[in-house]
Amino acid sequence: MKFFIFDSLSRTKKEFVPIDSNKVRIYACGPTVYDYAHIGNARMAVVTDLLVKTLKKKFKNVTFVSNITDIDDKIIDASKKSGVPISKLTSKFHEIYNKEMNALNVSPPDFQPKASDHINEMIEMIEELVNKDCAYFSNNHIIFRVESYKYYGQLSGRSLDEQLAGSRIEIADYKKNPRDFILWKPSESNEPGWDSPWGRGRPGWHIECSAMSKKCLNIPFDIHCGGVDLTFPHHENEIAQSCSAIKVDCEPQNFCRYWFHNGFVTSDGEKMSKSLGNIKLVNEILKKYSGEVIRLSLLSAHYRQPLNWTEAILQQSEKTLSRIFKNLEKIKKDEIEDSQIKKNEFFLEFQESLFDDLNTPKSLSILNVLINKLKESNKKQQSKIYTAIIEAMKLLGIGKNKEIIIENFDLIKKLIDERDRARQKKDFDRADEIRLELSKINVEIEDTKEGTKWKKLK
RNA sequence: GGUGCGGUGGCGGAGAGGCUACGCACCGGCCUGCAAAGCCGAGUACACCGGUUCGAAUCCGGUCCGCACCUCCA
Repeated sequence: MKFFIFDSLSRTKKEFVPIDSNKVRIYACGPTVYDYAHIGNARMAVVTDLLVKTLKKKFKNVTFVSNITDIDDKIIDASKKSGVPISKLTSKFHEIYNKEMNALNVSPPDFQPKASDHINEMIEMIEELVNKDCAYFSNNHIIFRVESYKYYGQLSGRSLDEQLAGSRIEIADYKKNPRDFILWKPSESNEPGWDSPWGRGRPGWHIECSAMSKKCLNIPFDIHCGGVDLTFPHHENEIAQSCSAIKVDCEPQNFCRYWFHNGFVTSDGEKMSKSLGNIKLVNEILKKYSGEVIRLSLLSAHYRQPLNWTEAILQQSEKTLSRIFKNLEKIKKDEIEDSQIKKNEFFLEFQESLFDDLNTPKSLSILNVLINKLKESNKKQQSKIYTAIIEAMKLLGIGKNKEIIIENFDLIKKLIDERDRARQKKDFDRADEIRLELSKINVEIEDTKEGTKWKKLK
């Protein structure tokens, strides 16, 4: 089965063929750790995670690297504002990010390099760029000379002239071209800094990804991921510096073969921004909904489409997931026959939809059809369908895999027993009273032939 | 101003020249002390105007509208 992926550089969907047939190498621009993760960060992490998991179905050996940016002016600002030292701040939010992504069933990357551990690699690359006359020293900064790179603008589809027209950028007077970007900048004594051939300073924004991807994956590697907003300037600059460090006017393919960008998340129809106060934080949403529900919501639209985040989308996902689980619970697991997943036509159809540029809406549709088929087939078919569903849920990362810790367990049991006795005596007033009591502690009950079932709502 | 992506039934959202996408909601029925859930069934669609075609939501041209990027951003 062929694997197709949309490449932003060529703007076409193409078959994915790894450089090294035995090994797939992927890099994703990770978060800058200075605050809680928002739902946009989560979309990128979930989509990339799904890409990696799906690739693993076809390729045995997949190496996934996603960095942590722990040097950045936003971090310095946050530290100054809060009074928390930088290293404490970054390690705190680094840890929180990993925990929150884990709650969304995002597997940790194979490597999660930190920018602060790769200063030497960055300095080396900058020196290379200076030697090749692709960068210059001005006003104590090292600046990349955009005009030195022939393919600059290819990823974002903008010529240098176009980038200037109507631009709102403030032009620093020490830059030869307004589009030139900073590779290294001087640090004040109260700012973090490292010794370099150009004095004590720190790296500019883009160089860390170039240095770490090269170090961890070697170049060229296969797929580079990130949010669409990073295409310009971040990824454009990455290509320019990584390729120029190889040789002047080196083609973009020598850095990375496929550019994979996920669409933006809007919040109630508007861009998330601090001024509008509509930034949706993952930890806030997790208080109300499970990780699986959030993940399903994030996968309900195709990854390249914009996704409007609303309460309704979460409620819909919660109901959909609940129906799926209820249908699965009806199946007696000991009657399920083992079948090979590689020959399971139901799973293969599902898989094909993901192999087609991660068409998750289609794959979810197939999953739903399988759920509907689950009850009406003969045992052998049923086993196959059941296995396919379980495997599909696992791949999508929406299977139930965490025990919810139940508080008031004994109280709940006691109330349900009492209600059962009341119902037997046809004392329905008391029975309904108890149901109300239980709902107050977020316990939902359901009377079935096998007795009263209950579940704790988040 | 430049660049890119979209406009599909009440909502979310695939698809893509002829074939029910799917989910959620709603409506009818079964079941139930009630409720919930579940099951069965029905309905509603491709922004607008032209064109190509035997046939267009799908192709072509134009119009309108929305969103994003061009500044930190996932």
